[in-house]
Amino acid sequence: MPSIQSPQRNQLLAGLSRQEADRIYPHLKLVSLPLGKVLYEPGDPQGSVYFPTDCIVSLLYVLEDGASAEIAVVGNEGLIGISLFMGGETTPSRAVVQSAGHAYRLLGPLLKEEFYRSGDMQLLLLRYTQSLITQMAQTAVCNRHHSVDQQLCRWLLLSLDRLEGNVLSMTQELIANMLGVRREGVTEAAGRLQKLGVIRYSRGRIAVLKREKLEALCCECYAVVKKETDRLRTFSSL
Amino acid sequence: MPSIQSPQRNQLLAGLSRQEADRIYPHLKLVSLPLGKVLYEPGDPQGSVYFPTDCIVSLLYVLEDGASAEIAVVGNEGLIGISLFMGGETTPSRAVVQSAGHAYRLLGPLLKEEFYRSGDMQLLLLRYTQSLITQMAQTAVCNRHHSVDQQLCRWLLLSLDRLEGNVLSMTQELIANMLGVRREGVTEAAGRLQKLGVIRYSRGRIAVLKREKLEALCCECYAVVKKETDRLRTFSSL
DNA sequence: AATTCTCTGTGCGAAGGCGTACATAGGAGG
DNA sequence: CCTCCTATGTACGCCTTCGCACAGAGAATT
Repeated sequence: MPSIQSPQRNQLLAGLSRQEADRIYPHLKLVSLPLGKVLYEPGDPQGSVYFPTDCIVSLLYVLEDGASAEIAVVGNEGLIGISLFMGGETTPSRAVVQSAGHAYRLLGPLLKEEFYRSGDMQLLLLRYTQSLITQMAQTAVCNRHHSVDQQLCRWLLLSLDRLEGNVLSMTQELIANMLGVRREGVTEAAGRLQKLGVIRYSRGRIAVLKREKLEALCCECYAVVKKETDRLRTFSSL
Repeated sequence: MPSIQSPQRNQLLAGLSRQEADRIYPHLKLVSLPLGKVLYEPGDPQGSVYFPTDCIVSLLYVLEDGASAEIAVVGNEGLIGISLFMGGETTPSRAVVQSAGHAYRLLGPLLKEEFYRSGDMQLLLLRYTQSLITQMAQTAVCNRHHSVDQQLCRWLLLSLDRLEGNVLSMTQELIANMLGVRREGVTEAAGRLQKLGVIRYSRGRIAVLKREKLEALCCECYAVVKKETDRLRTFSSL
């Protein structure tokens, strides 16, 4: 669990040129992010960005009546705080740590300075932002058309891709908040998956036993996002 | 209806500096966009971008089984084809003209060249992209939590903001495709709105009579997006 | 060992949306 | 005028999800 940390464990930081890395790495600060930690609230000026290494962060939207829904999920393939370089400085959503771990923090001004050098960093960040857009779009469609069962599968797979091992630490209550459904709905869907032998869980520990089956039960949304994310990550820089 | 066209009618083009406008405007080509025209299909290399002046374009996602859902809507406040400067070149969604009108087309390489000069154009485009992200996120949440009635209100308001006058040319069938619901659901919701005297429609013509009431009936999603879009548009460029 | 708290399972009725089928109504064209 | 086509209105049963209530079961605390 307390594996060795290095900026290279974040795919964006790992993708920088030698020169950029030399400029940026000295300013990175490793931070430990516990479950539930809020990186920013809606409207907060985002002073820093976070590059996850082994944690997962949810971008969550909370409605006036308290209902919530996950917009997107970010792991070591991305960063938290895109509104800094996108120019808006804030966003209407909230960023919450969904799986504890670590991230490298970089102060906003330093990120912006590097971004506006228009080098690899800019290309990487913009392309990552596009993959985030894809994920959000797919979430919208999935919310509209697919069942809780399917969405649970999608969510498990997205989380699994961002963790080592096959175990998620997550109560059904929290998953329900992410998906924006009732806790009981998650209980029932998870019960069905367990009956099929796809997962096994108890009190906040979910072990995925048959990943292939999970993918088969899932709607197309997971595959679409995964494929597009991979494409954008490995896209040759022109 | 056939009002005078000018690049200035698009808010992004209007926001360029004198110097940038001098470089870009000569390369703009005015095109007429009929209802239903597809600007790009999922995966299409996007050779050009479109700056709408008096048309509305929907970003639509179509599932394998044919079901669809609107991700976002673009009028003269934005442009179609962000994946060009975001670096992905393609997206998994489709862009369809939802309300006929005009747009200025700009070839991809020219847009990229201007974008990578890191001037006003870049700031404007990135900030617009962030407002698009906000809209997509809100759509996801709205799909999850709000009724068809509320979503219809949201959709009408979003469209109204991007048109002159108070009349939409749109069959209930098309609206249903955008919202990703049944046509009958739209019929019923629209019937209720009509009974309240908020709208009046017949055979593809929807007249909004009481906009304030429409806003009152709508979920918070419209206001959130509107406010954020305005904020990002008028944000001083640092 | 007893108690308390958290997490999970289950069982209702209610509501919204879906799929289907069919009925009406306004326009266009012969 | 009549016909055809498209757009809209209505009805009905079904299914999913919701909201609520409560029961068990595991873990932590005392």
